Amino acid sequence: MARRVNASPQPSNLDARKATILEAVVVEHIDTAQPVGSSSVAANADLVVSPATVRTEMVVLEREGYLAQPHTSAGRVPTDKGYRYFVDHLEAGVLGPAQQRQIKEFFAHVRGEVEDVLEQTATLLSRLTSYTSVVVGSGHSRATILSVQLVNLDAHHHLLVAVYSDGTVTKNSVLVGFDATPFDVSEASRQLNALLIGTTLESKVQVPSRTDTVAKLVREGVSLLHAEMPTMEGEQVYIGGSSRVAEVFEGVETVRQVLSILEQELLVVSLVEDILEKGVAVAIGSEHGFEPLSSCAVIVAPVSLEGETIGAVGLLGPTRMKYREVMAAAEAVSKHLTTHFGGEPEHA
Amino acid sequence: MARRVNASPQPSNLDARKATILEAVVVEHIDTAQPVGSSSVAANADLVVSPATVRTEMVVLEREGYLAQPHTSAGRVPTDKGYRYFVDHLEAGVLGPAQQRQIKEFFAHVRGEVEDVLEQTATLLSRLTSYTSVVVGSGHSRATILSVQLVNLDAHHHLLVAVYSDGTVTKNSVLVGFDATPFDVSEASRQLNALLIGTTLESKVQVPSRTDTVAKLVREGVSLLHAEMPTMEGEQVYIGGSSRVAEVFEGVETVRQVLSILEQELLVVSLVEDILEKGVAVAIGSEHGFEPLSSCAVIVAPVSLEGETIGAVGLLGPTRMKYREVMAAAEAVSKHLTTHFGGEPEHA
DNA sequence: GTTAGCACTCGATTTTACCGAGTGCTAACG
DNA sequence: CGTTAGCACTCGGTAAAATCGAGTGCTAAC
Repeated sequence: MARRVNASPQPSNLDARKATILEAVVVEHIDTAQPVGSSSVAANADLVVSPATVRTEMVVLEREGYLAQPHTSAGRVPTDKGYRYFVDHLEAGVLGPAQQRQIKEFFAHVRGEVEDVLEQTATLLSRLTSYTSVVVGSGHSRATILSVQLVNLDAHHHLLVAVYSDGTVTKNSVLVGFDATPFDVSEASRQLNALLIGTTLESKVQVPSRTDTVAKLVREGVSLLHAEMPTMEGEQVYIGGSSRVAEVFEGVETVRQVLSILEQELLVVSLVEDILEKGVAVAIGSEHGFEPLSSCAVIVAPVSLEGETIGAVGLLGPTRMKYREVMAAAEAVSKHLTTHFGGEPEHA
Repeated sequence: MARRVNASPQPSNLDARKATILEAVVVEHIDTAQPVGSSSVAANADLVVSPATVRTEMVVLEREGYLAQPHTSAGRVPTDKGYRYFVDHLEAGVLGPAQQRQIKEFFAHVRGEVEDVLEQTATLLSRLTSYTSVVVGSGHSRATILSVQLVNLDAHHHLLVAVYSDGTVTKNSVLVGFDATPFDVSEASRQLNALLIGTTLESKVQVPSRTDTVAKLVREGVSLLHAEMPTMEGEQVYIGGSSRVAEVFEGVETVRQVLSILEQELLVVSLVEDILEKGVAVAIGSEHGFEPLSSCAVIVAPVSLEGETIGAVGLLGPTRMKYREVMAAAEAVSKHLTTHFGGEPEHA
């Protein structure tokens, strides 16, 4: 769901020629990573003006904040605002046939648990785009519980295993300060099942208020499961091609910072969710609030199931990334993921 | 279990003075990252010789392969062999009090599943040492099965959830081409339990040869579980502080290569296991066979439970890493992990 | 065997010069 | 009036030259 405006919106008032010039600068700078001069812009086929004219226009574009000059006698470089304009006016890109094939091939062959599919998807996306990818799977707050089981490990130590309708499984250690017989455990297990099957983690359940061993176990179990809810737990984050960070960003310090962000899964999740919430598909530079990522652009596409957003795929690169291709890739993969999880029951 | 030889072994014949010089070079180069000259070595307190003498000795050390000269008029730099000698003759380091406290604190407070503990341990190690850490948890080939459960997801789609005595839980999708009633599923679940509880993945079990629905489900389940065995699956890899790679190695290309290795979990596991198998605690430069890691040193310490190696902690840095501190940290953490999993039943 | 003395090497740093891409301005042009 | 050719000017990047100095190897004396 990229915010793509083809008619001109409120403040983005650029006449056709300025727009063309801006676009040319962006395209060339993305390609060469160098400041772009007036003459190479003027060489652009769609433009039949002299460099001098381009220059006067560029002065305006600079004053309006779309372009910047690294130093007096250099060409122009797009600002975040410039990239934003470019992206907003980008007509949908088409994937190369090779990439389309790669995606098709991938989804035709992936097997296994959701987690595995998501992890491999991250790798796919990274290979597809040459950027670092992020795949987020939402928690199962909406999924219903299919089965709960309490397994005895040793005297005071049990394991609570829950299976959800979305195919995920969780486990929690149950550590209690009292002895429980195998019978107690299996009885508690039975009661937990009776109590929880069919509920979601959001539903309220009535726990027994008795004080016997079994009741205590049941209470402990229920509270453990529900305790998991408010935290981000259940969110899964998979990162693909983190080594790309090193080739795509220049400057060790930037690389370090980006890597360091990627290490913090919670941060990544909230970043992706923020962007999705704003209804934007791409956040450029400082648009997302993350200082250390101010030289990055993040492209996000949601993965949904029956209208619900159940996850997202994202790509992270420098602000001068290949938006068209990457957005196309993100969109294609997210669509495939959606049908993959939607078409077949839960997972393949 | 570092290979530490204090008496001189076979080929490492260095008289006391050469040893001191070599050590001084290593120490200083680790500290400064610069080639070390004869005069700064001679300034070393334990050495009462002139730079000229040091120089003649260094010529020998160079001929024997312990030192190298980046170019004619520069100081000396240790070779892998030089580092090896240094490490082999290193007396056990002691951890700083601050670090000891950090470790104590950590293990006093960690809670949660094995997986969580291992993941957090990776972060701890990285913070402790400023290098990238690797924590490997072995698979559960030796653990006995405590419970197996088949849960129905939809018509042809079930989930096989197994709980092992080491507290791990696995799940496998079971996709069958025939209808199974809820009764079939729970009956199959019951039979799987009867069949598998108490066995390990290495044990052989007799599967029913009947052709009814239940028997088919049972066979499918058993084979799925056992299929998991030969692969590395069940091995868990946690990497801590991957952003350290960017600050610890110089040269974007090296950073990229190392990151790219770390992305491939299977590679990391086999690297760590290789090193452990050789009974070595540290692999320097090209000692481990990995070309792309030839500028790295890897320090590994096993985590064991009742004599069995159940995992390992590792640290990865440049060959000029702070061996003494890092080895001490690795050893301390691995010991703590060992008692953490050993002392308390399985996990805390 | 050790060391002071010394000529020599050679990478790193600094200096200087220079080039040229690109600019802004101005004046002419249609 | 918008457009453009012409031109002086800026300034980062690159290359060549000069310089520095840490460190070496060798030799001769202790």
